[in-house]
Amino acid sequence: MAESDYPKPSVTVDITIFAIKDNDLKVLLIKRSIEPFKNMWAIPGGFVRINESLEQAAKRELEEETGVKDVYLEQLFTFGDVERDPRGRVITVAYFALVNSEKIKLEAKTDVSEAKWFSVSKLPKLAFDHEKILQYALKRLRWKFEYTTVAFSLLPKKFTLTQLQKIYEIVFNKKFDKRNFRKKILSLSLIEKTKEKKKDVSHRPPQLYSFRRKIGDIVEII
Amino acid sequence: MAESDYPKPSVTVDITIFAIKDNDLKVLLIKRSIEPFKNMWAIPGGFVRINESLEQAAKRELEEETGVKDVYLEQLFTFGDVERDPRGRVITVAYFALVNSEKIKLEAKTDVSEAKWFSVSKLPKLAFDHEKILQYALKRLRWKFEYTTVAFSLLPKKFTLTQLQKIYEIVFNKKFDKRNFRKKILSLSLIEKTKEKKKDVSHRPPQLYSFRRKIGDIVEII
DNA sequence: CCAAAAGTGTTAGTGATACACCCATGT
DNA sequence: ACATGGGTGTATCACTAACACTTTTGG
Repeated sequence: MAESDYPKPSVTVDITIFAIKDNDLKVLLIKRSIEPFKNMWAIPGGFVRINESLEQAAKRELEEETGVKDVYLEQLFTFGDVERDPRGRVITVAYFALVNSEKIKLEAKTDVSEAKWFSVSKLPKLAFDHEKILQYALKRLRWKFEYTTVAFSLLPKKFTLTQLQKIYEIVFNKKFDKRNFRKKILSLSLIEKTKEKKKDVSHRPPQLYSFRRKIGDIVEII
Repeated sequence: MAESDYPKPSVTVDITIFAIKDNDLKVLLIKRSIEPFKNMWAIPGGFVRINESLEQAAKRELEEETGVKDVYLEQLFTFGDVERDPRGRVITVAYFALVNSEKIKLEAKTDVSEAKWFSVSKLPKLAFDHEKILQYALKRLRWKFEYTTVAFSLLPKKFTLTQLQKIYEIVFNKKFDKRNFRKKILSLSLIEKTKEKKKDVSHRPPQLYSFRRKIGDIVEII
């Protein structure tokens, strides 16, 4: 296992960035300004620098695109088919991120012509093998919502059970029974009542809850 | 996103190869014959060639090490910390494989000084970050046994329920209740009785079952 | 007839689902 | 007073877990 004398592939990271906006699950895409796939939409990404880890590269790209740090970020899969990039051998390590839509200020420093949020139910045709990457990310995202506490990373410190339920309904694109949902969540002992209720609502003021752990802590609940 | 002008990292694949042998879960390790980590044990692996996909690279390495094809192989995770290899920047795409111990003929063409099966409960100190990779592989392997039908890929076409149960007991390193295990397995409708019973056993001859799907078909049973 | 593993059922507890009405506030 | 979402309990069903004895063969 001596150092390789063969030509090396290039390595990129691509990040599927999800957010919940306008009661919908969105994904951030950029419009390519150069060939190949000029003017097509693509998942944001870029080359891994020689002195940064994969996760650092993903975080850097993410911050360049959305201006946010401290979001949920997870490695997804590495795509390395020989023909996946017409320019040559490019292996891409795919990540997915979940950002809090309130914190995003789009296009901080992007060098791309356009960046836009798309509903996952109305996606354009994508460059490279990005359609495959995105579908894979979506599947994993749903898995994470089902079996971990990622959902809480999208909520403010104090939140109502209805806010939480809304997020699940958007991600899974289906309605849940209010009573059963609450029973389930409360039985996990992950959250606790605060002493406050939400004010200035034109109906019965809902109880505010808080997550019992550090924000950003993701726990398996399998 | 033009072609990178920066120095490129090297890309390797490492494969954690599991097998059940001697009523124990084993993993194949090789003894390094050169620096760095000379004489330490390591997970087998090697450089990805410019004209082969990641999975092809993993299969090639696997066959070089064990002589087997057609085994269960799955991508695990990509490890890319800057300092993980003292020789320079090396990103490794980790895979795990599960081979049928009957089919293995060790060291087909390996260029390494020694290859050996280790019980997962008695592992030596490992080179690089391979301890981390191996523990990750083990966790995923158990997950796969719990939620998919990988176990069947280790059995002959016709097998007894006790054989199946043994495999689970070895992988999870714990005993299961015979009646509950059988009830559970049979309720999944994954296997069916054959017309045969196992012969030449010095006790009541057990029923032989067969998997209802193509061999190597892995199904989620979540 | 003895040793060895195969085969088989019941009960209790736990978690999931389906379902409808009253409550507290703002306007 | 009305509109709006908040909040709550019960019954059924499916799945899990604990547990012990009889059966069939070879030697």
